[in-house]
Amino acid sequence: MSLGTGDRGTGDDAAQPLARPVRRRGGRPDHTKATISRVADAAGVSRATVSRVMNGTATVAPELAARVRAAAEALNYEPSPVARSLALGRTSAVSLVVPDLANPMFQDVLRGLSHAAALAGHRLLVAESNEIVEEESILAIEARRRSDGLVLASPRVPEPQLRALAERLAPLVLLNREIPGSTVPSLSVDYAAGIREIVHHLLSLGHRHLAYLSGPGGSASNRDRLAALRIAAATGAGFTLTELPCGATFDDGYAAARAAVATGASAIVAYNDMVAFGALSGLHELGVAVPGDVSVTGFDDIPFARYTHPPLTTASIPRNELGRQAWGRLWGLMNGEPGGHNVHFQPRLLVRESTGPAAGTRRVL
Amino acid sequence: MSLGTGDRGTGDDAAQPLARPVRRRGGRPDHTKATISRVADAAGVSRATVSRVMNGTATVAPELAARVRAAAEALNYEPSPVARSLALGRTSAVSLVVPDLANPMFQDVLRGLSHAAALAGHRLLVAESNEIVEEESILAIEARRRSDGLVLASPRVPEPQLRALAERLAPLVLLNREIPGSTVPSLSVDYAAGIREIVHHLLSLGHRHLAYLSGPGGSASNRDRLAALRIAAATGAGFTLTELPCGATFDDGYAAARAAVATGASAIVAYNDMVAFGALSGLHELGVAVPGDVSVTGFDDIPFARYTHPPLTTASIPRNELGRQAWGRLWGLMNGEPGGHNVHFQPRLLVRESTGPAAGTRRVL
DNA sequence: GTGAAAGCGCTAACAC
DNA sequence: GTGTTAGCGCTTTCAC
Repeated sequence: MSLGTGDRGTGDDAAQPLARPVRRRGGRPDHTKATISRVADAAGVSRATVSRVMNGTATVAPELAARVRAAAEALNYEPSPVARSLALGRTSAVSLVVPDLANPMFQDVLRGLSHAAALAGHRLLVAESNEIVEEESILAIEARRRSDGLVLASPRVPEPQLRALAERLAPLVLLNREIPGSTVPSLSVDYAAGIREIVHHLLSLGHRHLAYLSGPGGSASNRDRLAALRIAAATGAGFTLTELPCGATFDDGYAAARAAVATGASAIVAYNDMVAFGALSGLHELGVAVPGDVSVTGFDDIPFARYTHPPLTTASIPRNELGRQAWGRLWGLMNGEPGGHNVHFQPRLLVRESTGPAAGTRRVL
Repeated sequence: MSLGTGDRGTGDDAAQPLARPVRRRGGRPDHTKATISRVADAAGVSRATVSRVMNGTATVAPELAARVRAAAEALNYEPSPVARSLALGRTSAVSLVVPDLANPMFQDVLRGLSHAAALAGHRLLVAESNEIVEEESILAIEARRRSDGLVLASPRVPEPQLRALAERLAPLVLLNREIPGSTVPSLSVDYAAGIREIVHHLLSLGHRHLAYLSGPGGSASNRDRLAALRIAAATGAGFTLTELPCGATFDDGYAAARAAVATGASAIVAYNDMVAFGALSGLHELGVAVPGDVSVTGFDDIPFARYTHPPLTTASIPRNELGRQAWGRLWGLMNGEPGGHNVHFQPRLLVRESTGPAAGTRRVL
């Protein structure tokens, strides 16, 4: 057996003259790298036996096994994941495609997913679409091909495309997006419910006029929040809603503070925590007391929310948990389980000190 | 030619009776998936031609190329990255191994690296060691095997092991860690320089007694900062240093505020921004004015540093840039370039409003 | 310009 | 229990 060179194709011996020089075809030559063949040669066994030892499959005579292990050790042999993947038809990796890695939401999802996948011996491939819709599909397909399953977070692709895409991507788990009538599992945050909680809280404090500092135009979650507010306002809950275009950053909130006060609203509902912080800061400079003069709420419960002055009343969302559960679903799909029911994570209202009774109102109850 | 079934090994026909039933070996059966063979069959060309068309290699007769493309389109064909990787000996992916994905530092590095790699058509594999030293080596080796290069961030492994590991991991780029005398490129943050800047700033404000709120025991970066402080203090810079054990979180800083004040120091140097925030909060409650009674500095310039009350004087570090440059180095190595010189990123002092003249001191100049 | 076939490193069905 | 060998899906040399 030729030393160290791949020794397959011996079945051709009958058809091909043995004199035919052994040449390496395809791929670049690599000199000394430890392969299963080398280990097999070194241990004086077949590749199959090495494979069996490395994987603990079947039983190998203790003596042989020891020899194999020794050879592997000596050569610093580590099976090639790529070759295994090809042979096995699975990669032991999953992918995550997100629109924006700078978003704390996705960072936490990444963390939760990575951790959960690692516990199950799987690696994580990440791809960022940078909010570019065309990129998204391409990336998703490619990432999926490199792995055994995909978690697609807040995809921006229009529904028809997404629907078509979903087939090619299975096993697939969707985050913050659903495909009506499809079996693709989806985990999302129920932003509307969070808003309702906030509104309820504010109403119970006697507030009857709310100003909403609206998020970025394209944001789906802003749409959800806004819709929930409008419905609540229109539904006879008994409050007036003033919408103020704002944004998603501290500076946006800061800049909107004056206008918010000018609405005469007794409570400001910010698109997210950052906006709320900005507003808090702006209000402070304007000499408006929080929550004495006006109450402020955020959304997300980012780590800093509890450290502002005053600490921010906000709605927390289980970002990490989203990643963790995404893994659970994906793993299920990968093992042939059905998609199961979609879930809507309910934000939890965290009442801190940025909200209080409406001015001139004695708290009911 | 059998329709759709792999058609290789026909060279065996001479040796094997044709009657031998075609059976699939190895791997699980997959039914209808688009492979290069299927496309070749559909287009009535060889696999080689399909490959050439898909890769734009060599020139293929326009007519054939069109047929191939049509077939590929019709079958929704997408070449298998795994198979390509095996054949080409490269994966078009790189890996990042970090101790802790919850750390903003590593999140930003991840972001920078992912982005830069993506621009060059490479994917990113992430692995988290969870600060477990043994995991680190294993993870690194495995991650490296799945990709073409590795970025190892702040590895915790002892140097001898790291040195040995480095060979097996090449191409490798180290972050915040160097291997003396080795050619493995390393990019790090010069924490000591940041501290020196802070000290210099404080001294120029007339502070002569600094209290250091020390970071976690095991932290290498805390070691660097502390060492820099001690050297400065011992070096005749003319100030007294009091070290206070603290930690890395807001709560740690908060809890340490009283003790810090008790030292009589006119300035508090916090291990990082979070600790500084906590201290700020604690001082506020104690009725200590910042910077009127005591000055406070942070380290890191996390996004919130500019939004505290007062805005925090701190040292900013180019976290994103670290990831971006890591890609640059890695890419260089992957293309046979030498490692190049290590670089120490110098933190930049950001003077904001949490520092001011020492009490009873008129600012010089 | 195009096809045949070897090879990338590994797994697993089969035969002994 | 162990070796032989086909096959995973692709690339690339070589010959035509």
